[in-house]
Amino acid sequence: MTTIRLTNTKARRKEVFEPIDPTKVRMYVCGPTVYDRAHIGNARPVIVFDVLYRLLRHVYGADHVTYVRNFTDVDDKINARAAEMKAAGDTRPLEAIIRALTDETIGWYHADMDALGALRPDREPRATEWIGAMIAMIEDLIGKGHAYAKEGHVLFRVRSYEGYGQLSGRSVDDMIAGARVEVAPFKEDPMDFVLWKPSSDELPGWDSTWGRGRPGWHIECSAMSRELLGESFDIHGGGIDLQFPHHENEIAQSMCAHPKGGFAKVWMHNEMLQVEGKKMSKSLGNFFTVRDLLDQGHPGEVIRFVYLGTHYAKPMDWTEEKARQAEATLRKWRGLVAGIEPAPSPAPSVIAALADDLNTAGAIAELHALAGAGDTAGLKASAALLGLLDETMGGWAEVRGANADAAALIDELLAARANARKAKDFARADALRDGFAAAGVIVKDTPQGAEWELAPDFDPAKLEALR
RNA sequence: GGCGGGUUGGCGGAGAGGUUACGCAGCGGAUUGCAAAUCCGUGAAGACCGGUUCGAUUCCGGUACCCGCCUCCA
Repeated sequence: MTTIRLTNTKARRKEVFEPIDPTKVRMYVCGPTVYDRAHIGNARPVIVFDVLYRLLRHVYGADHVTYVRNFTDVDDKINARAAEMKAAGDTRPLEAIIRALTDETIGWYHADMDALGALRPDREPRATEWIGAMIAMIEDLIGKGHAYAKEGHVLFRVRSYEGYGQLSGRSVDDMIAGARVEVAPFKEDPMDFVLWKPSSDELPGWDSTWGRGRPGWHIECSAMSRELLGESFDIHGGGIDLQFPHHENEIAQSMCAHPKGGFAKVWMHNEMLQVEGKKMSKSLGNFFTVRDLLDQGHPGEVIRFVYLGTHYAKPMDWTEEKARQAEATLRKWRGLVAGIEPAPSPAPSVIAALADDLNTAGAIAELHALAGAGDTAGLKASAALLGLLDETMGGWAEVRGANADAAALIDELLAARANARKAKDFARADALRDGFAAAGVIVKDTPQGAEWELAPDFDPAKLEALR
């Protein structure tokens, strides 16, 4: 069996991956808060962990891997966005607006991530559907002395968990020292974080022994991973920005609620994304959603290829130049594998690269080697492990067919050009050549004669003008 | 201030203590009436300063610069 090595953020080193149960490999990745379109930074963990999911399925069998990614659909930002909509004239009750907003956003998320070639996780729990489990977990934590209720809030007693700070490498005292920590009056300690908070009448809320309220962000992932994957599972992933406080808090909650479970065995964090060398931000004007890039004409497969060109643990830069190169490479490869039956399994070199801490850039180099060696069947099978060159994603690279009239005209003009060349009327021949290019007809001269295909900007009127 | 990541050839970007990364661009050649496409070949690197070593871009330390987190922004 393939040996997979992964960098475990918690251990701060690369480790051999040994699933708790090889017949039931379990992975949890933090999903989006659904109040707006996913931006291109949100897409990075989706693509990274999609490749890991594919690799795990390849190594352990598709039926032996469970991938869970949540939707956070109860959150202050969602409430704020819904309030904006109401202020802008939406007459529905706030809860109805919120439901419509989160439903629509989830639909967008699915469409956008599908376009990037990401497989849907096995389970995509919505936080609002697991409130009961969250309340039960909070009650359990209170019962064990790790949490306390005060003024309608429930807070986690950070000092009660001695391992707090281990994942992110911080001590509680350091954190307090440097810190702009909100010291709410109901907190015993400044570091304590919210498990449950009160909700106003018009905002979404659930009844509990602490009054009507809603869960804090961190408890969602602890409760849902417990319900769907158990008290211990193999991999927990997410962006490095979530390492603290979100993942640290998840660990504290889960380890205190289920001391024997161990929670996630391996923690993986992807580094962040920049745009043209700068942090993506609305003020710099370099803020893009995935949908923006798709609408600009960047095919999802091209976006995916750009992301896979940089190792997940390194900062990645999105640039137009990279997109251009990725598109050219994929177009070339798609030409090579068109109509080819993929090999029964991916090339060992590609598997080896991915098994070495998800070295996607190395895997792409191996794909180049396969393409160079003419192993198109191997290329196709291996690219599939990266979610590339899939039949269903290739629409963008397909050459547009010409209708019969246009095809006949192109053939006629090509014949005219051949005659002009034969007659050494190079002015006429070159005029036709330039005309084809301007009309969006790509002509390739081969020893067997001229071949042609249509570019995306094919213009029949310009072609007609060449007569 | 605390914690963490990064710095590789013109550009992007990997691995490995000693032997070609790879891709794009460039250059040379084949092919072509000239091109395009294609094919063949090729130069070019390791932020800076020390240390360990027979030998370091690869290990260790320091410096500079960049980035992230410490604020429920992936």
